[in-house]
Amino acid sequence: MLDPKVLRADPRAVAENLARRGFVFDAAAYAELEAERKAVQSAAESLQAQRNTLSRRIGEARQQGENAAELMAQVSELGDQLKSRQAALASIRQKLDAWLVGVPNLLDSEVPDGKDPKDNLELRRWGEPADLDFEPLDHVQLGERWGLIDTQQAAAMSGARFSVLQGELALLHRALTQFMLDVHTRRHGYQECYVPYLVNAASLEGTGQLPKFREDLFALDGEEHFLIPTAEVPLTNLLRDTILEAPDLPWKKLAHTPCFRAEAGSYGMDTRGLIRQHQFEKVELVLAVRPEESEAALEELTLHAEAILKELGLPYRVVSLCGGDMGFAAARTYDLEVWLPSQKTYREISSCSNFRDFQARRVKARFRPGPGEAPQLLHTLNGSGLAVGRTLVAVLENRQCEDGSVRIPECLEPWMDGVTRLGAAE
RNA sequence: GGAGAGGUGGCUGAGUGGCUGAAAGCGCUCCCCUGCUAAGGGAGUAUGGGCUGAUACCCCAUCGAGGGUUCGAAUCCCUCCCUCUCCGCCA
Repeated sequence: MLDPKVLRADPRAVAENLARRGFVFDAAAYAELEAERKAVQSAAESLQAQRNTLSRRIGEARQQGENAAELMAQVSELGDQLKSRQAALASIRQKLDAWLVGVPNLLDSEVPDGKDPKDNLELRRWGEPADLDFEPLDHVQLGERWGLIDTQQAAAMSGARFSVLQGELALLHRALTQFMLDVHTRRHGYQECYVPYLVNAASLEGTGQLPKFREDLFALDGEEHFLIPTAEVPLTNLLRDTILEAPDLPWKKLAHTPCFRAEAGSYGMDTRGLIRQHQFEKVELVLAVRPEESEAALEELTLHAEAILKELGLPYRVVSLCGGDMGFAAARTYDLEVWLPSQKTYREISSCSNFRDFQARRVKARFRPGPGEAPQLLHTLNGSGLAVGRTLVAVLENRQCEDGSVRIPECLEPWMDGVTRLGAAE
């Protein structure tokens, strides 16, 4: 949620900023509604103040045994006026709130202009795509070659966009997860959390998935609960209504969870393989920092995610998302894109964002700068470190050999039970 | 799922209709005293909103949430949520 004070102070600047992401903000209409709110609120509050004083006097008069009938008559008159003002105020408030929760975050000034992914700005590349002297297979072909991936059975039991992994492939999937968890907890200082996979609507509002992106979610028992689309939701909601003390910062948490996405509106996109599934695993990093530290924290967070790709020896690039491609709650986002030989292109494998105080305001996540000082909103950030399914795809495709076997990255050795090459047994 | 108890400030915990935004204690901050340590004394210490040049006053709201009764509600009534205890069930 945007700071209402900023909105009031300079609605036109807000409108200009939001226009960069293709969002139309009607500053004039907002200002009008806001002015109305102010007038009605002042009127209502002064009536309340009158009622309070008179009521107090009634109490005093009674205690002294005086007759308070006249005072009571006065307050009764106020009552009706008050009720109508309060009702008016409530309805304006509701309108304003409904509006406000639908307004995306302001973009950082560094966010590149642009409408779609083509306009994203490449910041850097790491690693060289292998120069293969054979035609690479894609990950589905590789998996099927060894009988370790089964999309038919998955489709039969669940439908499209699900998959079954078996044997060494399932082991590799688990090894990747363990590897990521260990690197981030031991080397990067995140605390691991086990969190609910079902959350309520309020939690999703806190992080910005609701109310606008309902169609991307899976709902259960009549919208009482939703399957989490990312661990960002439960992790960020750990901060709800809390005030962290200065020594608790930076606050760094991590969780490995399944993620569930309805993928509405992606018909026909990435229908093959593991790239776009209704269910996938992800190791998610979330941090909360002092406002002045969030820019640096985004750089660091991105490096944490990059570290995984480097260790796995997967070529990638970092892009800064342009205004039109940015998510609803983010002020700035860096995507990590890994090289996929079969597609001869870089594909998103991680997304690292600075939300500034946008989420913090919604979940009331604050910190106390010093003892006795007033609490301030935190800045929150999160990034995938990484999406496990897509990492699996990248490992398969980038480390394949001509015979279709796949060299397992050395860093995964502790979890691979002696398997160094997928398909070597044949 | 059944029965019961309960949800008050950073914490513990008073408070059954009016001067209680909330006693007391703890914690925390500042000051004083004490030649160290320990102890002692004093003051302060919720959040959001309105107003404002103001993080000063003043005003409004908030004692799990939402409704209601009343001139007036932390206190009474209704609905919901959550927590705890016992029983049942269960990985």
